[in-house]
Amino acid sequence: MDDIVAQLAGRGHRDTEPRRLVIAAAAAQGRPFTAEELCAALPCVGRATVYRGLRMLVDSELVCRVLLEDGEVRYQMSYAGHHHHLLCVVCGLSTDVVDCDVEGRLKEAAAAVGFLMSGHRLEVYGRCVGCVRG
Amino acid sequence: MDDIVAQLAGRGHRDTEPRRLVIAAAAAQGRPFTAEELCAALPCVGRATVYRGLRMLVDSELVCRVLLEDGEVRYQMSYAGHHHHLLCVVCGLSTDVVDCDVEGRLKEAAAAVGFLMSGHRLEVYGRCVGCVRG
DNA sequence: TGGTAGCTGATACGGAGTATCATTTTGACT
DNA sequence: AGTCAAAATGATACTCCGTATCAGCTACCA
Repeated sequence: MDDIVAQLAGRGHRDTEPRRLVIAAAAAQGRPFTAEELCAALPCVGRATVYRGLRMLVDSELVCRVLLEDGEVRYQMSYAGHHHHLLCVVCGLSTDVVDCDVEGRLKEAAAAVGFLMSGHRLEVYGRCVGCVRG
Repeated sequence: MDDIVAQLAGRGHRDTEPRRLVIAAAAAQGRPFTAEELCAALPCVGRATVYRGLRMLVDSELVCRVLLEDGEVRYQMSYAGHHHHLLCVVCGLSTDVVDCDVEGRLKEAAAAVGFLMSGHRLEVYGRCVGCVRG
């Protein structure tokens, strides 16, 4: 937590009570959450403040947007860098996948048609260990 | 066009004037478009009708949702089946990539952590041939 | 201990898409 | 052709997610 606050301070963001509450609530979520869920979890923090805090965390790559199969957007505390998500369609759990070995393949495939790839977004859907067993 | 109408008829959708206008307008777009752009292009068709027609086309996999790098959602007439997009961040052009050779790799990588993959979504961003040349 | 830049939260606003519903149209069946 | 139920239309109102506004408050540095 203090790490995060320090990191935000490095970007000129102040250490405030409501902001810490937002960060703590985001970190407390076990799976991808919506902004409104965060608001509900923090009735004593203004909605605008929750959204601002969330945006700040996204901008700082401490939280990332997770895209569900139906297009719904959720958020999750995540690895700060390029990664993908294994999203369980049963329980909603998200697991980060840090080593992205599709990068090279994609670049090649894109280059083959003259496309200069600069980035990509990948979400993987399926069933997590627990839900496959259960 | 008649193909599309016939395909929709197979799903119990009728052949109407406004619907044909929506389909024609969608097909006329050279690059991913927003629903509102379609509405603007069809001032004599009701907004609700445009949205309904668009949704119908998406459900029938004749149009697919394209996700821009900043999260914006656009639509495009597209290959009806699994495919990905090469999205040019300069001119906005989208090119379908039909042969998805990452499928196998992803499945393997997911299985390695006990995740049973059922689907995935991939968007590739960069510069198209024309925009690389400048 | 100021001063100021940044923050807060209530509220209003904006864009994207959907629900409602009275009216109209379609297409299948006489 | 004529009938009719099911489907479609379009004006409007609504929901949802997120952002802008702005007066008052607060953290942080000199």
